[in-house]
Amino acid sequence: MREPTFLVLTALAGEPRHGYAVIEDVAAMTGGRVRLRAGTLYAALDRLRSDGLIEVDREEIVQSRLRRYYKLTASGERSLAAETARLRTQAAIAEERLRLRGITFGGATA
Amino acid sequence: MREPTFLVLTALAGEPRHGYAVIEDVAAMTGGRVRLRAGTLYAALDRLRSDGLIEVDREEIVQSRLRRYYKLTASGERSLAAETARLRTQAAIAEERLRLRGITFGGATA
DNA sequence: GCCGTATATGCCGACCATCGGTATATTCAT
DNA sequence: ATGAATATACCGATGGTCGGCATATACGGC
Repeated sequence: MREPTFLVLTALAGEPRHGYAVIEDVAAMTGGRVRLRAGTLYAALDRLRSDGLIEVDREEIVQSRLRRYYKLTASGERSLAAETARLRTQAAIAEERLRLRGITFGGATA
Repeated sequence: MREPTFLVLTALAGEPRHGYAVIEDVAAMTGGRVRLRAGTLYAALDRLRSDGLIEVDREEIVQSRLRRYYKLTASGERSLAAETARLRTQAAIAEERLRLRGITFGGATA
């Protein structure tokens, strides 16, 4: 799973969100580092939906604009949990090796 | 940075390794989940070298076979440290959100 | 009244890291 | 002698992401 995909799932793990809200949440989560392009986002949303990791929660019309809300499925929740565990483990291994080289880890920024 | 690239850097963070040893270390690190293909590895090695993140440490001939050892540069060390911090932070955010949904994290496997 | 920005979804072509297969060559086990 | 392991390297295909564009409404500043 690539980073943008992981971030989209993480955004939806918080609460059901519509596309634009996902872009904003991802930007907030990463301190502005990752600004998802519309192309990336909607392609990812379509792909995740056809893979059964997310599904449409509801649709709303706000100020005559459509808002399509997505939410994680049980399968998506499991995938995100597995991916998160993987990330943690890999980070821990790299961190340990860097520590042996004399690199110290303080606060981490996204 | 994609996962295979991160794993290659992590492998070299342990000690200078030649290509085949990187493949083995990555497989060991991930519990056999990631088995780097030759194409992926040598392309990554070339790319990381031209980006200045790794460099050739030494070359040896063992049983009439060439072994080209690579090692991290100072720049590669910094990149890996930054990437590791990023992974940690993102994993922590996802974990917290999953926890709020009632998902508990026990031991993590790579 | 007009322009730029923000909100909101969506399509499309290009890029490039990775994948999977192939080639080459030696050593070791069956 | 056949296959697996060791070891490096090239090549075409795949596919997720990037960047740009289109469409449409609302809001703030000038």
